[in-house]
Amino acid sequence: MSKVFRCNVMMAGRKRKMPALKGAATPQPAEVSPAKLNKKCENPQSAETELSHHFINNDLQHRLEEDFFKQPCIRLAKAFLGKVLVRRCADGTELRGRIVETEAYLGGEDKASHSAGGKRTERTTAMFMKPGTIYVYPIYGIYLCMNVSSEGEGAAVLLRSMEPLQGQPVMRQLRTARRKEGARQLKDKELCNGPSKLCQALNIPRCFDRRDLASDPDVWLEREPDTNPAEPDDIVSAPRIGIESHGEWAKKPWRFYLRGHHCVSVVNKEAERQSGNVMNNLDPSDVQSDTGQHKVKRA
DNA sequence: ATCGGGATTGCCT
DNA sequence: GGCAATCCCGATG
Repeated sequence: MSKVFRCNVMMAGRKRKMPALKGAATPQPAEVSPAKLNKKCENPQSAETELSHHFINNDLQHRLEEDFFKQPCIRLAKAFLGKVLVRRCADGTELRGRIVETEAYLGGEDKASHSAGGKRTERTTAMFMKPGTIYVYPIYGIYLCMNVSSEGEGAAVLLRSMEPLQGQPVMRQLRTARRKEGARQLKDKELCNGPSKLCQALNIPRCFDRRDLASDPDVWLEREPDTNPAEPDDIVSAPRIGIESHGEWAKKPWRFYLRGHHCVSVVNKEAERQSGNVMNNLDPSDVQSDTGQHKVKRA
């Protein structure tokens, strides 16, 4: 991890102004009921939608918009690293986390992708929608995973882990709700270090499926001010997790995480030894869209 | 109508 | 590190 990045990590969470709006100022995490938050989908047409738009337009100037998501899947998966995912709950509470781990699912040839072979079903529809569209799907009957569609037919990026930046007490409540009573308190780094944990901690419900991360009032992505994008040496590429049954495609090193970050869900030491090997990261769409010169870099 | 599998997690040994 | 929990979705008949 570069010095620049570490520095920014240290400054995380400072000077976050809460909106001076009715019901939104000084949220009281202890009073938030996870059950209530989870109960139902928030209505984008509600009055508070306008309030949050007001907030976004006047206080936040770092929201990432349409163009950010419009890049090839692997590039986007890496570009997500270091960006901040924000969730504005119904009561105005804002939860923030820095994304530290992602996976790319290309669709088409990528057999491990839900959209492999262009398979378009009710479930995978979001993967084929415009870049920036959120794809939320249930897994193992009990959990959810959140993806964001990228450029490329059926391609999407799975968000796997985050470093909690703001609203940790609420996140802890949301995460603790389903755990055994009397279990030890979760450490901060355990709040979002896994794709389904991330959804729980940020209160991402299934009905966020097909929403637009570039324009939704309740969830969005931010670039931290004065922060440089993660450099190649800061990014570890490793095989994706949980797809062993897909043979060949399970070996593609399309999981990306910030080297040395304590919130990464699974560290892969072997992959880290092959640090910064650009050959591992080639995206078919990247190859297609450039001259091929960088293919021999660091051979 | 039924069936099999799954981009995970938490608790247990 | 093993493994149960738990149910939606899509494929099949």
